[in-house]
Amino acid sequence: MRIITWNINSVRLRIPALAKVCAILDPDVVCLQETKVPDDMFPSGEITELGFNHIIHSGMKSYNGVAILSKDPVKLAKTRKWCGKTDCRHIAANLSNGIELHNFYVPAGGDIPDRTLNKKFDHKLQFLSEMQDWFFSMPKADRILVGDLNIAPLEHDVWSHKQLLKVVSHTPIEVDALFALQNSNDWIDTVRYFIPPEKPVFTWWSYRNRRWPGNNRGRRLDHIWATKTLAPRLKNAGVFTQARGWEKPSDHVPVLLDIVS
DNA sequence: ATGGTGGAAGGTCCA
Repeated sequence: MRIITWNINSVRLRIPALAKVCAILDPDVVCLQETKVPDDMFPSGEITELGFNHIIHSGMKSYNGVAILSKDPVKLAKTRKWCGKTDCRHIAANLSNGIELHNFYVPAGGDIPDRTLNKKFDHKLQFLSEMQDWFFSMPKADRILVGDLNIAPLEHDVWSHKQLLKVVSHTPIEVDALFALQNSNDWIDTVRYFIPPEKPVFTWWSYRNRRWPGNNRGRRLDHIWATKTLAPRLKNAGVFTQARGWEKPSDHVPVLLDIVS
């Protein structure tokens, strides 16, 4: 089974790119973030035409929004209210092979990496803390957690560790929060399970760098984690970098995991 | 130090 996660930055604008991604990667399950569409306007028809007969989504006007597209049946799994808001940053499904799949869009956190000065940064840290507590309180199960976590934890998850230490997405306080979440529920960072930590891996390049790849100033913000119980079934993980160079690209590219279903 | 671009909107807000 192949699972991909992609911050698509408007699902309605990106249908042609989604079709191309699916034609090349042939995923069984697609997790999207930043769909930017209310539920009653979700383009289900066009996505069913791509072979996904089972679609669940949680969206709102203009911002955020998550979706899971699947070729096999899925059942909506439990979510919760995060940080007292209803801002469409999480959706979960039970897959037909018994895996519980969680798709997250973690708050970006604004520009100032200080939770007393910046409400958005506080929201991000609070969200991560709630994720940690929530998963810690659950009984053990075979789980996969994907999404735009908006944190690049390792030195070679950013183009310059030194220059990004004070930039939101790579500050020690966020990285510590992400590692705490990772360790509390025995998650494996599947991309780094297959790609050694000294090799740079990026999934996002700002639109403000005029040409891609240019100087390759990227960050690895998008992740696929699996519980350690799934380790024997992990086959391959990677990043579909080329999508950043297409016409009308998202600023993020798909990340994929192959797992024995 | 600043601003650079893109998306949803049809104001600006958000990334």
